[in-house]
Amino acid sequence: MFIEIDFNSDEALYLQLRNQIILGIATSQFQEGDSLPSVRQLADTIGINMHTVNKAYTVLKQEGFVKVDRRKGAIIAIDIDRIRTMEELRKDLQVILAKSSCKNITRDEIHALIDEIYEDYGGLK
Amino acid sequence: MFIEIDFNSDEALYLQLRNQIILGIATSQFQEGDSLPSVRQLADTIGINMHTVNKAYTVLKQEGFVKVDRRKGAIIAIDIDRIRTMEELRKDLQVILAKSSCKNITRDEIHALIDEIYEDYGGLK
DNA sequence: TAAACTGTTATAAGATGGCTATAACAGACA
DNA sequence: TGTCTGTTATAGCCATCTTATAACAGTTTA
Repeated sequence: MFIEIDFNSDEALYLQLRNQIILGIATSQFQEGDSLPSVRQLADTIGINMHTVNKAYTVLKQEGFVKVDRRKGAIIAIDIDRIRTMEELRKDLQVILAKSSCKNITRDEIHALIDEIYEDYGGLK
Repeated sequence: MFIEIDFNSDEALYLQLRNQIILGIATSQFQEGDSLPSVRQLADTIGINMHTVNKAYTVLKQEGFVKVDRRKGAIIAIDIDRIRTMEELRKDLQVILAKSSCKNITRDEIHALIDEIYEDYGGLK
């Protein structure tokens, strides 16, 4: 499992961790039913506090990416809430597209970039 | 000028303000050379502190959306730093696409949603 | 010239969030 | 029993967000 944390980034540690795990799930590095490392173990590996990892797991649970089992720890379990996902997606994209449009990035370039990302991460479903 | 601030949102006020102004630029509500309201005036209109508006303007300046003139206040002036913009765009999209992919949103649906947003905001260049 | 407006800067204070540290608890398992 | 889970509580430190008050220098207008 490859987790890379940038301690110089202004993005919160627990959010970096969350994003990397989501990327891991999307690229099938983690699959439905797989366990994530225990909070203590992962914290030790990365070199951060246990509670920071715990916070990332809690967020992933709230967002429907994992379920937590007292026996097996955090387990990948996707909860597909399609409506909520689409609403969030729409809001996120609005800001991004507005920013891009201001900077003269065209609609076609956006489409192309998306295809590029899908090809880079061949694992994306 | 329509600025809507959600005081219950967990997004910082100055970021909400920044996003709405960027959306305004993208939809040609503001055009190159137009002035934004003065920090004091806009703060008064919205009902927030002057410094919060000032912070939004400062961020917009750093990100290359406005320039500040002591005489005319904040003026829309897009600085097109194509490389930097594309790098940021790529990072933002990676996270969004990974999240969507986990939730079974397909590549085609992403493309369709983008076109939808472009049509909703007819003004997008 | 004087008044009213710009952005800018400084300082302070309160609230919230991020991160760490230490500690303890209940349940699962060998 | 000892060791591993997640969970909870408390505390402290630091950075960020927001507000408040105040002042300064330059610009515009009456």
